[in-house]
Amino acid sequence: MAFTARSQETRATILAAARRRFAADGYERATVRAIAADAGIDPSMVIRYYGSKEGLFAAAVDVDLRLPDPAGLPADRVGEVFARHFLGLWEDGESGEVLRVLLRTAVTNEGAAERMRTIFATQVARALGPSVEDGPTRAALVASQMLGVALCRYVLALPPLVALDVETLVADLAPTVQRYIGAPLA
Amino acid sequence: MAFTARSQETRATILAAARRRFAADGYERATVRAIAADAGIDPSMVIRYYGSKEGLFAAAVDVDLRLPDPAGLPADRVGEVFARHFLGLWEDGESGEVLRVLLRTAVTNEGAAERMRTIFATQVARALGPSVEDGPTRAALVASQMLGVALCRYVLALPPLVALDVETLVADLAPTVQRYIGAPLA
DNA sequence: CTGTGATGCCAACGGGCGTTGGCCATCACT
DNA sequence: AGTGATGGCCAACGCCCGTTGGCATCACAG
Repeated sequence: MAFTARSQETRATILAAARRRFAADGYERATVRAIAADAGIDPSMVIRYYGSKEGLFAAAVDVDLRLPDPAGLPADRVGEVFARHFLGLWEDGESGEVLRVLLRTAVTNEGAAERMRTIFATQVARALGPSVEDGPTRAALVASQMLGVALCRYVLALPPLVALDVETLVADLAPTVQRYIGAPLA
Repeated sequence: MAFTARSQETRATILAAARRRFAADGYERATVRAIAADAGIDPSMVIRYYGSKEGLFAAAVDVDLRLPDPAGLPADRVGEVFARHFLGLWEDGESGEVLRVLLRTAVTNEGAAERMRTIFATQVARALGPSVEDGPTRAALVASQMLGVALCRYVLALPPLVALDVETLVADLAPTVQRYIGAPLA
């Protein structure tokens, strides 16, 4: 049950392979056997280290959006900064992989959906600040736009969205986010 | 190989059960056996009538967005009309179910992703009209927002979005869609 | 009334899955 | 040098999957 340097290394190898497979195939189609093969070890080791496929998944999905604090920003720039930050997360190798895992899985797995719900509800709503009126609604609208782009660009790979470079996309999305954060709602 | 009235009836029963299961569980977790059980017939009949699980899926997913022609609308109302139309599709029992199937599956299945890509690329882009500058990009931006809401409201069930009634949501989304359709892009 | 084809069920197949238990190698520590 | 724990693999289990072939049954055309 103890952990040596050697075991920690293969644990990490397994986790990296799991993230890649989960991100690429989704929870159901990613098999323990394939993950183990990618990691170059035996499937039984995966179970030994993580207890079960679900345990492995839980370990593979651990995400912190690290949203910036809007208090320190010019009020009319918050939308732009948020849009850029979200896209940056998805563009980044490691956190992008985790987010892909989460999105792919949340769509067919209630547990992952619940995790996604709390992540966006708490982290985004908190970032907007507790003082804001209609905070949860605004956070959800922001989430709908940012998850929508993520879905279309990184999962469905809609060509026109894939073709845009990040800064152009930021410029197109920023006003939307800005409006959801600040403008009066219906 | 011929078709009688009786067989057409069970074919339809199977298809309805398949749509329900696919919509609820996604492609991988919806089993032919479960669909057959829901339809009250033998799993082998499903294969007999639709050839394979994939064939059944293809038959279950046949969607026409029926997008309105913006030519006959006041230019400053197009965003609102589109937003309402999309939400209406998702709120509708039958087409909503089909769209849920498509979204749930497209996230982990390349074939369904391709279908979704063509649907949104062609149908939305065509609705915007061929004359519009940056048509595909605008269509993709609209898709990103509308699929994002669909994801958050109908699949992930983010509470603040579920709580909003349709017309409020339309009012919140309309300016976004309007801007993606008409305003100058970055 | 008879026979022929479609309709449906049953049982089974081969294969892949997650998971388990047992066995060998290795390495740290006395 | 000996010994025990730990790392790793192998083989197998039980389960559920999609799919197939064969047999009963029913409807209806002659």
